[in-house]
Amino acid sequence: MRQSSVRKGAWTAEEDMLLKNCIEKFGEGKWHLVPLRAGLNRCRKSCRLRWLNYLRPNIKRGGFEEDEVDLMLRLHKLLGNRWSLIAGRIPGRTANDVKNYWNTHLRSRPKQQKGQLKVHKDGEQSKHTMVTIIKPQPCTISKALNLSPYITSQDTHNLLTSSCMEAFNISPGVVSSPTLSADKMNEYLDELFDDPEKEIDDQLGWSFRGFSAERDTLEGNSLFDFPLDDEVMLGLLD
DNA sequence: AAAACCTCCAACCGCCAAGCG
DNA sequence: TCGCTTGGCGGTTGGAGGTTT
Repeated sequence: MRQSSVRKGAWTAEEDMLLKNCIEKFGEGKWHLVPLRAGLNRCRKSCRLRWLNYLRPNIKRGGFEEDEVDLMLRLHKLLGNRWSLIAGRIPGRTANDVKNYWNTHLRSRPKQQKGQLKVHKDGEQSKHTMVTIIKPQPCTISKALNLSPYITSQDTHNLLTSSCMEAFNISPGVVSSPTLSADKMNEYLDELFDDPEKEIDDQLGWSFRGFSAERDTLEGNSLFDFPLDDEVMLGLLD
C-alpha cells in the first residue's frame, strides 16, 4: 500500500520562508496544523524542530563562549542530560546546540588534553582555552520527587533559604507536596545564581561565586519546570 | 591531487507524558 | 478508565565540509 510521503532531509530556503511566515502569522503551537497552514510537505515534528532549532528569532549562532561552556558544565552537573533545561538557562542556545556541543566536545575528548576545550566556529580562528574541568557527574532526574525522606525535621528547615522554603512549599516541621511551583523554583534558582556571596561548594561540589545566570530569554523554558530528582535534592540538602 | 579520515550539526527516530473525548 | 492525538524530549545518524596523509 502506498502511503502519503512527507519530505525529509535538509530544508530549502523556500521551505524556511514558508514556515517562518506561517509561525509569524499564526504563532507557535498547533504543530499538527503547521504543515497545512504553511503549505509544506513536512511532518509536524520536522516543522517544529526546524523552527525551534534554526528559524526561531534570537537563536545565537556560532561557537560557544567560554562562559557558556562553563555554565553548561555546571548545569549538566546539576541536571544531567536534560538538554532543554540546560538550554533554557543559556540564552540563545537551543537544546540541540547544547546536546551537540556536549556530545562533540565535552562527553569524550580522546584527542584533547584534559583541561582543554576547543571553542570556535563561524570562521573565527580556532582558539584553545584552558578551562578548569569540572568533571560532569550526570544524575538521573526522576519523574516525581518525594521530598519526605529528606525533609523531615526542623533541622533541615534551617538549611534552606526562605525562597527555597517557599518554593518547596515547606513550613517548619511540615513536609509538604512534591508539586513545585515553577515560578517559586525559578525565584529560588535566581537567588541561588545571582547572589555573588553564596557558596554552595559543599552541597554541589562547585561554586556560584561570581557567577550570574541571565534570566530566561527563550520563553517557556525554565530550569525548574520539572520536579527535581532525589539525587539532586540530596545534593542540595545534604 | 586525491583518497582517507575527522568534525560538526541538522535532522530523524522512537519514546513518553499530558490532554481530551 | 481507556485509547487516541499532540507536544516535547533525548539519543542517534547521515552527510557536508574540513583536515590530514
